[in-house]
Amino acid sequence: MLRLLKARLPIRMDGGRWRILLAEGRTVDKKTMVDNKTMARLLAETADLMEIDGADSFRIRSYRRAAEAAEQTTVDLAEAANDTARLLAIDGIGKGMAAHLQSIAATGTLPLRDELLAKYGAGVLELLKLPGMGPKTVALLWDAAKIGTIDQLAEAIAAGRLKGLPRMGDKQIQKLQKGIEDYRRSAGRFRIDVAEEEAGRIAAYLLKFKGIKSVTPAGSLRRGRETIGDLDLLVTGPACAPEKTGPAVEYVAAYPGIQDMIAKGDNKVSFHVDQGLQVDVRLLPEESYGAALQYFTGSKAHNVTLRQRALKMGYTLSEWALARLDDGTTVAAATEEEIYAALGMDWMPPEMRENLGEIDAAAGHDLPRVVSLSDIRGDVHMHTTASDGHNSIGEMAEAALACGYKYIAITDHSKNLAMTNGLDEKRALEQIKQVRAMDKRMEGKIRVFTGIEVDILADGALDLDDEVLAQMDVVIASVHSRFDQSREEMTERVLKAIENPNVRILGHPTGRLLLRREPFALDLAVVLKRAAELGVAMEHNAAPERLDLNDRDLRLAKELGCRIVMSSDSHDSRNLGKMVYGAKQLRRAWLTKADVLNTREAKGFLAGLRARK
DNA sequence: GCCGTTTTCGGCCCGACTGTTTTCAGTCG
Repeated sequence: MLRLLKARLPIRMDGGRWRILLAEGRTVDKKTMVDNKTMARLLAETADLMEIDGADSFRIRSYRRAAEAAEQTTVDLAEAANDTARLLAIDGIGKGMAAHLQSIAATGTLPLRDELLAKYGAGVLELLKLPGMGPKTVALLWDAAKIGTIDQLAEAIAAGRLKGLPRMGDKQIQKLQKGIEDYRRSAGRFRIDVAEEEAGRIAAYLLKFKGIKSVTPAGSLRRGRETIGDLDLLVTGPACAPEKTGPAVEYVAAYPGIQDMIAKGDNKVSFHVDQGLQVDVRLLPEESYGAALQYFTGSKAHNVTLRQRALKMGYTLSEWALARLDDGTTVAAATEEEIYAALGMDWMPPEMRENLGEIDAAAGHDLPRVVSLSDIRGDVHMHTTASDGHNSIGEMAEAALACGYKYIAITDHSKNLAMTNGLDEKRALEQIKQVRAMDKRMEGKIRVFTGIEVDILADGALDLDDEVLAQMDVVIASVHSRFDQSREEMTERVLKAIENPNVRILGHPTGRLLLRREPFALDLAVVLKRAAELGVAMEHNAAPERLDLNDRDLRLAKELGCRIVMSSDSHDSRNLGKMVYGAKQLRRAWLTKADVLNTREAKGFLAGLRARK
């Protein structure tokens, strides 16, 4: 936004909302540019800058909290900006933060942030991302040597100008140099399935050591996040008893996949493996394994709130134990269940631990029974050799049967996707006959439904005739082309498509999985609301490389009463079982069986699909 | 700057590791 302003784009007031005039004369809501994520980023950056500036740490914390709140809320902050009461209703947003949010919504920027940026420059924010580099060191480098960017730091190191500064020994300087190299090479997160594979390899190695009994991945991997920053592995067994960890630590440090060692202590070994994934292996005595598992699973926000609760009850919670404040005696430590129980709470799945109300719910014994993979009865989006799949209808049915599904729907592409050999009306009708025959041949072991994934054309029409669509059990409408449309045009297009009574499922509702292209922008809240009214379900494509909806999208869908259909969109029979990551996401969004359409038996699923008003 | 069964002031999560120290500050998760 700032950049746009600097580029002197013509801006005008239009219907009470700022709009930017594009070159072609088309206008775009400024709202589309200041989304919640941007709000969160601006607040978090302000917190970073305040820290460098040496501001009050509690004040800084409230900026961080507000940033988290902005990231997680389902309220569209830019839209709610003129309603102060709505902003104040969000936990962590008070009078000051509400004013900041309003300032961002109106101007795209935050005066305090601008002020600090003018003082230190934007480069300090990047400096903070270097490992071992915190606000105090950034402030030191700035005060002592006017270093404000990564490039300037690299230059200063090369020129030997860091020597002699406080806390800047040879090792520290080397560490910074290496950090710069790593940062320049790759700064990123890893997909959950990639991290999980690596965790499996390391666990297999560790379990060969006598005295290591179990290895549990914790952190964001256990919480089922889409991407993982680093890998936390908790290890326990007799070899992890206090003061006896030496041999086990040495064994961990000898893992052949280690690229370079970051740290090695009595109960922690950190290193990088291939592609720069950081792994933290922690060795813990069995008696405190539950406390450690709880602690390292997080999230941070969940843990902070949990510890506050512990304090109020006269306890203190650490990675070693839940203990009494007065005499330090252990109350619970060996299992997570014991710890949560001692705090008056029910145990909850790791996916729910994001401090989004689960603590209160667990304390009130009121946790929703969230959906799990075993609740999913069928998979209703898959392709066969008729379009761009690799297997026949029969092979897909057999593979689904092996996965334990009770039904599938065959949904090949329609004719508009010529490159996939999409079906025209004639071939679609022919395939219906084949699918019905296969359904009969399976003798009720698994139901095989007819279906198609039609393309939503630029004007919102579908690319197959309604008479053909009317004969399908499942019609998924997806956007596959024309990404140059504006937010309004894209929203209109999808709205029109789901008005078609034949459409049962909206596929790829955010365009997020359409790889190598920008996800398309549409007003998801508007679309979801209409879909809920119409009884159209929204697809959540669940393979890890293409998770369709993010957590916020899913929460929004639940809030607006729009049902979800989880699917694999398999093009290969081997991928039919890959809904495990999608299921984790559904749990993260607190979805129950009632929110997910394909948790029902075949008849209930079909009835649900047809429940259109 | 936020928040309140400790409510309009005075709190606000905790321990390990590292490197530079000679008792500890800073960073990280």
